[in-house]
Amino acid sequence: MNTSNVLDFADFQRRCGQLSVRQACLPAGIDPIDQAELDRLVRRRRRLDAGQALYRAGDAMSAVHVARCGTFKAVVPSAQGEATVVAFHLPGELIGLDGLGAGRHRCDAIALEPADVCELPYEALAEAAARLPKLRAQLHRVVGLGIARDMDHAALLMRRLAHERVAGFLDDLSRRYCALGAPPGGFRLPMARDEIAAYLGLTLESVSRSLTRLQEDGMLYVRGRRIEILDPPRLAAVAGSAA
Amino acid sequence: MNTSNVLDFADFQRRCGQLSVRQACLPAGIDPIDQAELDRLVRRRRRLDAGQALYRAGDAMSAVHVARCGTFKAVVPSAQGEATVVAFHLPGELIGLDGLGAGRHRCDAIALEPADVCELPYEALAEAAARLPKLRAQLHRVVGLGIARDMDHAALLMRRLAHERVAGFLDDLSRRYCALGAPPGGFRLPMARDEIAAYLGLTLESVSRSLTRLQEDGMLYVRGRRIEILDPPRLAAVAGSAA
DNA sequence: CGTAATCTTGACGAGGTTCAAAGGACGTGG
DNA sequence: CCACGTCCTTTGAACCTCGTCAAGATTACG
Repeated sequence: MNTSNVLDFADFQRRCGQLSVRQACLPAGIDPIDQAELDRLVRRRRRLDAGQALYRAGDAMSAVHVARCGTFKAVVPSAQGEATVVAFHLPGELIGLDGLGAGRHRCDAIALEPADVCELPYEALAEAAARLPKLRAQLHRVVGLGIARDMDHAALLMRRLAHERVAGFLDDLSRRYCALGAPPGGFRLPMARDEIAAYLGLTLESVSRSLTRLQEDGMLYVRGRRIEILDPPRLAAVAGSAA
Repeated sequence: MNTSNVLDFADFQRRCGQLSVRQACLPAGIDPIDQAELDRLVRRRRRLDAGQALYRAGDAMSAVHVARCGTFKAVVPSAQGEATVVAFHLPGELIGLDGLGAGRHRCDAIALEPADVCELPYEALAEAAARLPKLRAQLHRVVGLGIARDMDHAALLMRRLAHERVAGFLDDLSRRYCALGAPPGGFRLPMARDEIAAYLGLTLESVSRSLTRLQEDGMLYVRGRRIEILDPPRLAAVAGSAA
């Protein structure tokens, strides 16, 4: 297996290199004039190492972030030490909307890999959105998609067997990687088993067993963090309904 | 038991009668000038019977709704008939944000009681929000709170025992009723056991058993849909952590 | 190359679902 | 106003999935 973390990161950088902010930050459909406006908003780029926090719960929400490369997890820190992962953010996806309500973040955003992040100052973004209807619509769309994703996540957690949750998780991840322009069929998980477990409401053992089972059923090939999806329709079927 | 459905509804109407749109629709903190603007946006009021749908999954999201009275459930209709409830909307809470992403609703909104709903045309609202910074901030806040609620819901579903989920559900409901100005300590559940179960990722039997257990432990009084919370701190403790 | 972290696999037990039936609440019609 | 039927809720018992505890295999990294 010669697909190490470092190689993957280099791959990300190569792919990210040709992405302007407009493509990376707010997927498709923005007016060219608005794009220039949006590009001007980007305050700075931050580089983060794996494990570093982009922000912590309680921090004031002064900006919205978008990773150009690197994956993030959004973690609600529990008093009892048992943290729950409420979201994974792939490159190009908006990070930090969880602070909208109170003006303070409700969860930690932690990089799973070395990451490169752009910062969009919140007030400036809101002001720009007020002036530019297209941008506003786009922002609403992105926020709405985030809400929809949370709903799907909640639905995935309920009334679903362990292997169905894992199937749903992989199906979702796979689609998001495709949307990012990654080659379909296979990818490398940026997160550990226990982080998947914390996201799906399971234990790491159950996640591991589910992966093994899905592999035995012939729809996956699993080796460590490397995932090959051999039968996407069947995976989606297991994810979507009682199978 | 003289607190029938009809009486409860009358009670709601009485309380709603003195609420202007500004209070009912977007909790506190809007500029008086903006309030007038907001009041003008309200297109019409719809009356719905129990079980009637305000909208269905797939409908175009042309407006955002707020119930003046009556409770709603947001249901993601599953292909397999096993629908999951992703949210309950009490009077005064925003309904219909689930369509933001695709412009189409992702779930059914169904009245649990006879309901009275105001409609805020989406485009007009967005346009007004663009012009009025205070209203905009308020809208963002409401949306953010909705996102936060979904996160809490997701967290509640994971890694929590049945009676802890039920405790969390009742604690949340109780607080929301208080925020609405209802008398603290007790209320009548507008939804059936199986709807609670679909919301918490349990079966109706488990919900029933959990209620019985919480009652036996002395922190609740349960009789059918009537709930009296005898020991709020302990209920919150059970809800919040591993107890 | 060796150590530490991550992942897999096994056995057992607790909590939840399923299947089944009885007990109440509510609304309708007499 | 009471009786009846339907729906909702509660309770019981057996089965099953998943969590827990514990060891072993694999991978990652200095």
